[in-house]
Parts: sequence; C-alpha cells; structure tokens
Amino acid sequence: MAVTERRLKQREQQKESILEAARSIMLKEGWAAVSIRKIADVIGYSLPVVYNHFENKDAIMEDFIRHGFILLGDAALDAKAQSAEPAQQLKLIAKAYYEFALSQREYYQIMFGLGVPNCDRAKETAEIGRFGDIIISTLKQLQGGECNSQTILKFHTFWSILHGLSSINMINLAATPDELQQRVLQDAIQGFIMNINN
Amino acid sequence: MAVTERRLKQREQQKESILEAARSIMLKEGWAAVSIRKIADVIGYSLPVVYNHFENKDAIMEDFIRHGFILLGDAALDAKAQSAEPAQQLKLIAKAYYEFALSQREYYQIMFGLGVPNCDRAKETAEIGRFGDIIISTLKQLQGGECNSQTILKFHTFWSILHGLSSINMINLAATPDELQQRVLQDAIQGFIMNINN
DNA sequence: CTAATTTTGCTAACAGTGTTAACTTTTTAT
DNA sequence: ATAAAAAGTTAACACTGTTAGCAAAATTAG
Repeated sequence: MAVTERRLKQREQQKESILEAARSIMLKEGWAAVSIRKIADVIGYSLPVVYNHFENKDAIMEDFIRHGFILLGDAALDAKAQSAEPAQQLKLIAKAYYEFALSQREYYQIMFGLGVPNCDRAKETAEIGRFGDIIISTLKQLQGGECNSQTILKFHTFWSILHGLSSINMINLAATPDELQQRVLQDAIQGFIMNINN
Repeated sequence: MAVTERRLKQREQQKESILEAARSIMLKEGWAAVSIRKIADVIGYSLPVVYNHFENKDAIMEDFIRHGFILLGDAALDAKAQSAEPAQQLKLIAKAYYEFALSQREYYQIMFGLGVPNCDRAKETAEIGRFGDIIISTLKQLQGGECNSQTILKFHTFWSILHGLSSINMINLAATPDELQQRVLQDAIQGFIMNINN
C-alpha cells in the first residue's frame, strides 16, 4: 500500500513545518518567545498536533541543539576543507567556530546555555560526536596519525578555548573590538598548536 | 522619628528573606523552579509583596548574578591571598574559579547562561568589575606594574580560558576525570603566564 | 456502495506562570 | 478620635505547557 508511505511523508512534512515555525520564531524573538501555541498558529493546526511529533517542548529544543551541532559541524568541515595542512586547518576551524557563535547567537545559546538541566543524554548525541570527530581527526594528523589518550584531552582543551573566547565575548559584547578579539583567538590557537606535542 | 528607620529595617529584612527564599528554592530545584508564588509562600506573605521589592522576576535574577560575582570575587581574593607571587596567585585563582563553577553550578549557570537577554547593562555592574579588577591587578603585577592596553586583553584571555574549561566540563560532565581536568587547566594557565609578555 | 475502524484534528480544560488593579486592614500623625 | 498613609490581600488578566475527551475525516473491509 502506497497510502501508508504517503502518510508517513505527510507526517514528516508536518514535523518539518513545526520545526521551521519554531525556528523562525526563535530567530525573530529568541527561544524564550517560542510557545507551542504560536507554533500551532503558524502551521495552521491546533495545539495538540504539535504533541503528535514532540513529547514536550524540551524535545523541540533538543532537536534544535542537534541541528545547531550539525550547522557547527558543517562550518567546521567547510573551514577544514580550505587547507590541507592540519595546523592551518585548526586555525580556520577556530575562526569558523567563533563566527558561528557570534552570528548564530540564538543557536549557540540554546546549545550551551542553561538549557542543559541535568547533564542529560541530550548532550551525548551523534551530532555532538560528529563535531568532535572532525576536530579530533585534525588533531590526530597534527600529532602524526596515532590517537593516544592525550588526544581527547587536547580536543577538550581546544574546544574550551573556542567556547571560552566566544561566550565571554558574547557576554562582554562591544567591550573589545571584534578584530582584536579575533587576534586574541588566533594567538591562543597558535599557542595551543605549538604545545600540541608537549 | 525612629519609626521610619525601623520601617526601613523591616523592609530590608523582608527583601533579604525574599532573596533567601529564592536562593533556597534555586539550590534545591534549580532556577527554573523559582516562582514568585513559591517565594511568597515561603516568606509567609501574599504574592504582590514581592513586587514591592523587585520590579519583576528578572530583577531577582540580576540580584543573584550580582551575588554570584561577589561570591566568585571573594573566592578569587581568598585564593590570591594564599601567595605573594603573582604567577602563583593566578594559578590559585584559576583553581578557585574552576571549583566555584563546579560546586556552585546553579549560580554559575545563571551568571553565564542564556539569562543574558540582550547584552544588557546587567552585565556591567560593579560586582563584575570588582571580579575583573582582582585579576587585572594581579596581571599588572606580573607585567611589572604598568597597565598597558594589552592588560585588559590579557584579562579577557585569562577569563576565557577559565570559563571555557569550566563550562565545557560542566556540559561534558564525567567525560573526563576531575583530576585530569585540573591538570589541563593548570597547563593552560602555565602557558598563559609564560606568554604574558609576548 | 455501505459499514466499521482507524487515523486525525479539534475544543475545552487543568495546573501552572508573571504581573497588576482594586480593595481592606493596619499603622502612623494630627 | 480622626484623617492620611502605608502595608497587605484578594481576584483577576493574559499567558504558559500539557492532556483528556470528543468530532470529523479518511481508510479499510464486507
């Protein structure tokens, strides 16, 4: 029966339209302004329809977190592709990360904000792993191919530098000109790279 | 008239009891569970009384953010006092910062979470400045007393390292043993100090 | 083509939330 | 004692997330 197939397709489209509605509200008014009723209003269905696709509002947010990490991973991949040299790749990834954080504030904030209630499994999704793998593979190349136990720690450090500079800059916005901040970031990454084989 | 003085004192006590109630709820159930009604219930007054002291719920949060930075500043001061050598002071401050972030999760999350709606002036309070000054003064000593334009940038970098490692660790909890994480932090600070006069 | 069944969507409600207006009680000052 | 001011209360408004119960539509079976 092709009918169930069509049904599934329609269901999928409906789900997608829910996410699209939520995304447009979020980008316009912030995540706090996203409500199930507004979503239902935008997609032209009544309120409980949303619950056919998402168990609760948090589930929608988790979807956004996943999507955010896909976008971030894509940005990292694009950056990495612009060079063949691992060290240079890391610098490009750093730049891309910083730009993602500042240009996609809403995404970045729900990805790293207090949205995480209890270090739940939402943070250990495949998408977060993909992002990590992109960077870890680059680190491996820089270290000469082998993946010792230090590599994961180095990744941790690299990510911390990126997140720290990005988020402190988001909080202290306009305190430091963007150009200077970019230099600070590149300096920090340079130091990180030089110290990669300590 | 001593009567108005007594009144002011009672008002102040009432305000303090509101904050105390909010704090106890927050530490037990998280900031999201704090509601005006619960606060009113705990302090034994009706709901609008809270609005005699705080314009809205965000004002209560801002008070917590200020308080959080006082606690963080105190922790930094205590750490700094344990040594007379600036370089060692920075390491101790770093350790204290990390410990504050992990032990006072609720505070740290509202201080740096998505609680910041629009980079409002809430972030440029005296308390945040005090925390910054504690570290900047240490950096100045390390650089030989003068406060050039790089100092503020160095502070920015130092803070970013602390925040990055702390918050990434909060998100990826249990991914890396605490002891290792502490070593990574100290390594990063060591590198920062060695590079202080670049 | 009709009848039964499943799917789909709706209305309405519950239990909360922040916030404010209007009223009552208590306290103070004359 | 009485008028003025302060303090506190109840009750409502406009939202929120979430769910139960019912109506309509689409699909399947006879």
